[in-house]
Amino acid sequence: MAKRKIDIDRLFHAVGDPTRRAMLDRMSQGPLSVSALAAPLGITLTAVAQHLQILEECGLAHTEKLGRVRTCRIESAGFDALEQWIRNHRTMWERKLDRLGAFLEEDEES
Amino acid sequence: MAKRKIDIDRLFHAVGDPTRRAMLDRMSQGPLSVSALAAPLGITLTAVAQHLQILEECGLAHTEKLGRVRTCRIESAGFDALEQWIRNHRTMWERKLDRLGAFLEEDEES
DNA sequence: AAAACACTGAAGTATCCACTTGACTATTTC
DNA sequence: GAAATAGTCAAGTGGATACTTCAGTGTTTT
Repeated sequence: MAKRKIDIDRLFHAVGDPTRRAMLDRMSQGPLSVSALAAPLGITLTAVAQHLQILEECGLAHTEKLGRVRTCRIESAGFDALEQWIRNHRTMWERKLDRLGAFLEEDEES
Repeated sequence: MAKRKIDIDRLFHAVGDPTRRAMLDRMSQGPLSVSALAAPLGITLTAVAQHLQILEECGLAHTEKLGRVRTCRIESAGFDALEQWIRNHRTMWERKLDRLGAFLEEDEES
């Protein structure tokens, strides 16, 4: 339970950063090397590597090193968890609205 | 276009904070006053008010002051935009996977 | 009218985190 | 084997931001 909370915490923090979202953007077009990923971002390789680690830690990306080049691709697990959270909150809230609606209708009838 | 980007930026930044997510949690159970919202968080009223402003600015919450009490409720717009972003990225990525699958199948046949 | 209540605003602090530099390792290419 | 390439590690810096305090405003209650 505590672990799950830490995960969702990391996840939202991860997508909260515009640079990391830009990286996800590019990765969703297909796998890339770290340098290719860094090229259009205007920041150092080191910075990109740091972002990558964050994305990996919360299941938004997966990387693999082969020879001297590390290939980066997007991963579904993180996106699943994000969508789940949003869905949960929306449905909770909509259910409440439905109940309110029902209550108001009842009220009108009486 | 620039405006939309700023919005999604603010949105993800907003839900990136655990305190704000806790606030959304409680609000999704029904409308609350600022003090009621603050009570279980162990932070000052001021801090909660600051978080509220952020949530309002990106369409995740809506507040209204009546007399001396401000009532806070969750709002759908923000959640819609978040889900949209996730959906877009997932589908982009899945399409790519499909194409890869098709390519691999072709390759096997030849 | 006084006291209690529910916030609001301005200003400061302290922590976090994105990013840098510079030195290093491991793999290719020539 | 020297040079170029692709990435890694450790440590430091600057700026953002979550939070605080404290002094106010407007609204109920008594």
